[in-house]
Amino acid sequence: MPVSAPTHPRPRRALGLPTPAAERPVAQVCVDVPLSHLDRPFDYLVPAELAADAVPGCRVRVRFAGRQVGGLLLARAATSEHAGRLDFLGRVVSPEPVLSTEIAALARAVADRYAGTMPDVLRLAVPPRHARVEAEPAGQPVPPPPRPATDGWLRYPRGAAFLDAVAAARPAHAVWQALPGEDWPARLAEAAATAAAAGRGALLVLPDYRDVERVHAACAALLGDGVVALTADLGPARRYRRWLAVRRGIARVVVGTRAAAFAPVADPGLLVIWDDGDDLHADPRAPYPHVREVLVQRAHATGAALLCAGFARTAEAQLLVGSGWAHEIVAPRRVVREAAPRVSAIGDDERELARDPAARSARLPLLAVDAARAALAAGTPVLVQVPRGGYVPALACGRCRAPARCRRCAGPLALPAGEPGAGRGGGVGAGGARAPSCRWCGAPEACFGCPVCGARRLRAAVVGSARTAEELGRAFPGVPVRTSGGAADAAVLRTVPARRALVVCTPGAEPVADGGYGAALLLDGWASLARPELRASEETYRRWLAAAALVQPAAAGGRVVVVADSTLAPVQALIRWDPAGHAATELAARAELGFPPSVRMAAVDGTPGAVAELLAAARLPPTAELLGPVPAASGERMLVRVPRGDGRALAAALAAAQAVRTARKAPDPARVHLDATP
DNA sequence: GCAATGAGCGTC
DNA sequence: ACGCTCATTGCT
Repeated sequence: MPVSAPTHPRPRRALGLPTPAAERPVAQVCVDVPLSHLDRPFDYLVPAELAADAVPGCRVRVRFAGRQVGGLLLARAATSEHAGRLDFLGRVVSPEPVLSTEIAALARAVADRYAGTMPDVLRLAVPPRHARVEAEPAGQPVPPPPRPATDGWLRYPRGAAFLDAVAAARPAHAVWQALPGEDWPARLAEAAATAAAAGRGALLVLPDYRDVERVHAACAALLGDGVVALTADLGPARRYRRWLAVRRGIARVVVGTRAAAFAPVADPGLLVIWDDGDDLHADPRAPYPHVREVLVQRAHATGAALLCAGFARTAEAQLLVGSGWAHEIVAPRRVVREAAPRVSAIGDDERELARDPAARSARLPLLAVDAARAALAAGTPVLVQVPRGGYVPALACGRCRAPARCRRCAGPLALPAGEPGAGRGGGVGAGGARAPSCRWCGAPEACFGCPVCGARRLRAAVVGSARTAEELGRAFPGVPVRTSGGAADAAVLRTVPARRALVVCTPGAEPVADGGYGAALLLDGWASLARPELRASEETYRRWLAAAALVQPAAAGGRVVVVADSTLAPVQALIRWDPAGHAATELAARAELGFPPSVRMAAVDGTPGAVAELLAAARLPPTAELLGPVPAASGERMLVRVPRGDGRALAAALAAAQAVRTARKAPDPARVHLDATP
């Protein structure tokens, strides 16, 4: 017969309390709890036996409101301000000082800027521990390399001056627009090696893994083992091993994706963000920090140089230039013209379909077919940029499932993007369904009639880039067709050889061609420009530039055909290859509308009650304007707008209001997202 | 009137 | 998931 075990009362605290450490017995700990009103250091006593291990920056466990919670030891102090009794540290998880004072201050500053909490930021900044990796012997610091040759920067008048500033450890700030065809990974590697040669660290943050690979290879050529790649897709062990090598000062140069913006590079001399318009640089988890803002903050705090680089220029980067905080590094017009391909636009009314039946079946404008044929005849590959699959669902006949075609150009019909998506609530109103329109020429289709069976109903059909590839293949018999990106499982190509081929890709998945493409056809313009988001124009232009920059210069025959109305601003900017001009126009337009970055804007999301309660608790700056509510995925959304100068006050007010709600144990959360674009 | 029990709350 | 406070209950 089973006998229930006697329940042992938990052994009381071992007889007698531990003695506090003799030196600096107080540990200031950032405890890992998600509540806003507890987002401050808490003091604990360091037991004498942990005195040596409890170093600033180490991981600890402490008792907090009864529970055991993790925390990071921020500092040791002689005394505490706390009036009550202090508990003792539970244990030191490891004496490895994973949080430097620089990154602790950065996490605090980023949390404050975004009305978030420090533990939330630290979860992004400090990777999970891997005990076995931590126990491995540390390597040897890699000695500084010689200062590299930087001839590649001579095409940019201010380029050499910037690198000199990096070499001399001056806090220069620059916004760089790379020339079309530029070997930008090599240029960034030279900049990083310049910082390393000066005995300082460098940090380069890129949108995705593919870019990290390229830049890492370029850096390794100059720095050998002194550079590590930090990406999220490494397993926990490899990720922690490389991160520790950085923290321990073994590797001085880091190339990585967005979380690497917090990499604890020792004595950073140069911080770089490439292609800051790519939304992969925006972290999707609270408090939603953006790499550019993290690096700007870090440059401020450390005196590191900052380089915001890309083919395109964002409105935010334009503001850095316009405010005088950053210099621009751009090539003279003459050099730009020499490097750029010839760009032509085919608008709605000027298009003329190819005559011969094969090309006609691909439903391509004559101009595009001609450009592609010429490039293929010259033995060069042709890049075809098509809309991301699923991003704009194509349409088919509701009865016979034949693809729905544009009556004007026979391109695929699609619904404008957006809705009923999560998060991007954006444009309400407009009432009812939007009319479908052609994905290639943009013509709206008011009343569809199926040419095959006569039905008038439409249904969604998934047409990926594979389908486009097939259609294009028929128009160019005998030409190999390759695809890159598109469906989730579609492979993304890194490079293609310098041979005749059609390379169909979705935006962001453009392979680099050896020697450059002979031509690029940009077919995604209508789908992309028609999106309701504020950034649609900037985003479309950024994608076009990314593709067009891979094409040979006009003098070598390089051509770009963009299917969009030539009067549109981004089309004009592409033809003139003028990213700075486009950014200035874009920034002016945002100022006119009262949108970021001309103002600071915060979005507050949640149930109507939660949103109202948060805003009621917030002591907003008197300049604050409330906009909304608009429906959002999780209830509704309000926008709060203030002049740029009141941005800090806005964030502080919203953080304080969050603290009021978490202290009150309000049941429904309200999410605060600074710099959200409406 | 007072001890025993339970729910709620702060959190070092 | 602890230990404190304060309210409620139950008994003298």
